[in-house]
Amino acid sequence: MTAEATRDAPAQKPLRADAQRNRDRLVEVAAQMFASDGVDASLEEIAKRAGVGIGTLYRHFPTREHLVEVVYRREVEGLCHAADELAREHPADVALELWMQRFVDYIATKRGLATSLRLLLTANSTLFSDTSGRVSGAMRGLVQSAAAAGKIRADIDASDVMHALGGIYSAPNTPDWRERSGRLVKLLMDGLRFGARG
Amino acid sequence: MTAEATRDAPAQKPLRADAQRNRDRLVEVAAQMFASDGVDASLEEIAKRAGVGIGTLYRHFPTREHLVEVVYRREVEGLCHAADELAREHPADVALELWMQRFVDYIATKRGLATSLRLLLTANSTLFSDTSGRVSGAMRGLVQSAAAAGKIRADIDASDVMHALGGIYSAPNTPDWRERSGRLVKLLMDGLRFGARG
DNA sequence: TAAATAAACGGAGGCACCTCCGCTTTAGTG
DNA sequence: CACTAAAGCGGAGGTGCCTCCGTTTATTTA
Repeated sequence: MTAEATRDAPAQKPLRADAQRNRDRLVEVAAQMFASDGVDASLEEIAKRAGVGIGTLYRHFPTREHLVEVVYRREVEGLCHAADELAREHPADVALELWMQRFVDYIATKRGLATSLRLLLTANSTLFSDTSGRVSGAMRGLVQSAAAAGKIRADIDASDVMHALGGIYSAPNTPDWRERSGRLVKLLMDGLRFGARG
Repeated sequence: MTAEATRDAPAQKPLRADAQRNRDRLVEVAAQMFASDGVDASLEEIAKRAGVGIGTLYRHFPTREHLVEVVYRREVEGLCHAADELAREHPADVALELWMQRFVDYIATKRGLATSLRLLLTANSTLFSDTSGRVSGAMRGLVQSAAAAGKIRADIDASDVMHALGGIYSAPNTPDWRERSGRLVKLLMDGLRFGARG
């Protein structure tokens, strides 16, 4: 509840303009660095690239985990937001497929972070239920619209699709993982479209 | 199987005499430091107190976790060994009580290490099953002897006792935790002795 | 016992973490 | 606009981590 922990103050006093600016930049840069270097990316490097001192980083995010959590929440937010946007700009089935591809990208990012993220999700179970709820909610919307529009078969629901996608998590960490996951999504879509009444 | 990972080579080539000596000292010192300062104790300090260079420590234990694991295994070993010893030197019910008190000490040590240890036990499930198996095995021996000798009631088995002790783990982390746990053990023993035929 | 060699040692050096506090900037007030 | 308190900034510095490699030592062989 009262999400928005990412951008504005959740319920606390609003940050000063410069502070907010710096904070946003830090999260932005951290997201990139975590994605490319893993969660062990150097915090000093993040601060430097964000154009702030290391002290500023630590004031906003007292521990690495705080920063990781905010970045993670922000990405989940983005993923859910993308669902709405795609739904607006594309036919329902295409939106679903595009979203699933994006979901794969998202998971790919997470793979490097596995251990640290697992720790976080264990230690902070709210984080887990929050985010997994939001993600599956977004997906449910897409599946239902596509089914309602007759673009995909109606005898299947979002949790089935989610389950199918779940395989991606557990797939081995081979170099061709990305391609395979992409193919899996296409395959899944074919299955979904087959027997649609539209 | 082929335990003894603590002292001698488990199955590999025997260490050179000096190496073995240093390794033993490191484990010894690390056990003390971990107990007093938590698992985040400085490795350089451990090396120093053991009278070796930091390089030596890292050669034997490439990561902090390796060292923690060895120390942990060693302590479990000690706990199980104590069971035999106590059984030899005391009447069965006294042995059981003393052992449980020692078990409390052992848990007390672990409290500081909670998070790190949880990580270890999650990541390395063999470690968990190994050690918890050994500990409950040791306790089972004590309970059975005491029951067979008629020193405690016979209508209860080791897993019941273990379960009762389990409460210690989950007890809140108050300052008087130690005393309370000690009392819990006594209470438990009274319950066990009550109705013994001896 | 002496020489040869494989194993082990140790600590300097480079990097990252994180705290602390004097300096700078903002937002509010008259 | 000028002033000020409060908020925010940043980076020096102390500490720990870990690698690398020249030196030392135990063991083997002759």
